[in-house]
Amino acid sequence: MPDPEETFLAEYDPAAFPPVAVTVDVVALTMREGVPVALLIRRGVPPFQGAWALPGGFVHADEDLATAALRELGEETRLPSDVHIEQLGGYGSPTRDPRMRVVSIAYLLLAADLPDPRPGTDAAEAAWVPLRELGFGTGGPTPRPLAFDHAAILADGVERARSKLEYTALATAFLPAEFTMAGLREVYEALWNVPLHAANFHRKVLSVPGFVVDTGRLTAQGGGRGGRRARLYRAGDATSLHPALLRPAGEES
Amino acid sequence: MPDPEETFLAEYDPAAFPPVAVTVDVVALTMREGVPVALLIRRGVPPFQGAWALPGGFVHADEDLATAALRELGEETRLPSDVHIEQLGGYGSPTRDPRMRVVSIAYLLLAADLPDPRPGTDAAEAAWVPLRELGFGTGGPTPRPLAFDHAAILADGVERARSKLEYTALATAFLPAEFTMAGLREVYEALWNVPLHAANFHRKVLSVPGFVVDTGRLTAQGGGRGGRRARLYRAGDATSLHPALLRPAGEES
DNA sequence: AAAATAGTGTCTGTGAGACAATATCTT
DNA sequence: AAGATATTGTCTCACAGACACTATTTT
Repeated sequence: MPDPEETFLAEYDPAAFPPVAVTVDVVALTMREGVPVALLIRRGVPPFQGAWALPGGFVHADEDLATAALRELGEETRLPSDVHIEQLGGYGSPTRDPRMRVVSIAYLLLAADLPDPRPGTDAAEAAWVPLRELGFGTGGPTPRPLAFDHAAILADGVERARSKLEYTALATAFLPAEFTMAGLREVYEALWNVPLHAANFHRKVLSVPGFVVDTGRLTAQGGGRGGRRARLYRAGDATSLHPALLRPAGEES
Repeated sequence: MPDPEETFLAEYDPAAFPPVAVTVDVVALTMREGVPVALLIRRGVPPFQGAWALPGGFVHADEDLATAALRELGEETRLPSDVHIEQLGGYGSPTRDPRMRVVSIAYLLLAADLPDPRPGTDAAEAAWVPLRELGFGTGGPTPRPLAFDHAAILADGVERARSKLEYTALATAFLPAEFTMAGLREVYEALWNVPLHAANFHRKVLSVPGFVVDTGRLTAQGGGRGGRRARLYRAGDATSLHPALLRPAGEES
């Protein structure tokens, strides 16, 4: 057995390991005009120049992974103070990047009302793209191909968001600080792609302790096409929902 | 804007990125003598020499991440053909490894009746350690500290397994091909650390389509302390459970 | 007034949990 | 026979979904 200290030094040599780079990629979702959208950029540099891709980039030295994800996304859009961010996982197929071995840690970010994006470094264009145009939701055009394995990462992110709506209070992350029951229901309907029974949804949400808190105030105006003024709620303390709001058993898309 | 090809070549240079290594770490869980156990190794080399840690190691060039996880675990124990493996996520705090920047992709592995482990490379010892001794479950001694951030990874793995028991057929991954209802219930009780009502559990499991399949045969002998012979089941086709088997609402540990 | 949206009441079917009872098995 | 385990029966409560109805606002 070699001297431990010697082994330590041998392992400390960075060149002893296969060259690999670590990146972060971000699935950023928000609601715009009632439809769920994802932030995509059009790549301005090879590889996949001209293709659409998730925002992301290389992790800096001594930088936390989640910090890197927020930094990269901040290059494309102005982030509000309260965003939800969680890790999706690591993507490390040896062939996912033609340049070299790149392991990417993907993050899911949810926020309300993000502004129009600006193209950051290496990006020719940046845009909020409705999920419907990306192959999620019913119908819609044939989804555009994405660079690298970003289509799989995006699919994982959307599915994560969809399933966490069931058992966590995550839906409020899509909404501004104060929202109506109809607004909350729209998030569920748009992401799950199913119509929900308004009356039952209303009662079910109120039955979950800590999901929403009644502000006591009402919207200034009724609906655009008539209708009663709606009560305003804000997010409650609960992070997990008991009982859960399960997706209807039937089919989706 | 520089020539695209030139940029491509510049980005292709591995030395342009901060040196970083990618490892895999494995939370391997199984049931031994009715108690859930995790595989730990005692490190034979610095850093953290002598400390207990999760099995794992550096990802080889051109090797898939999950493949690396199985290879590293195969150094410590003989893996059967049918194991469940899923990714837990990436762990990349800049300070998690004192040697250099190391991003680790953690995997959760579940299997039935794994044999006694053998210490692999760099390991002084390898052992199945009851989760109870690692701070999970009620009571138990003060858990031993683990190397790196492995305590957090282990906790994430255990919690993942616990919560996936609720809505997936994952519990069967802990059991041999044929098992009894009591064996299945033991998995739930041991991991959730709660007593379950045997009669209700029985009926609930059978009510979930595709969870288990009746083989028509019975155990050779009744229970060690008397009792009727139990029916043998095998895992069904279902991967997700409808309806789910929810954890009792009360407290656990 | 008519239409649209918000919110409440009520009924029914399903499933979870409690408890009881029956069926086998070992000692 | 006694005790232990397996399995089935039954009752009750909570909740999801369906439907009907009331309340309030815009056009």
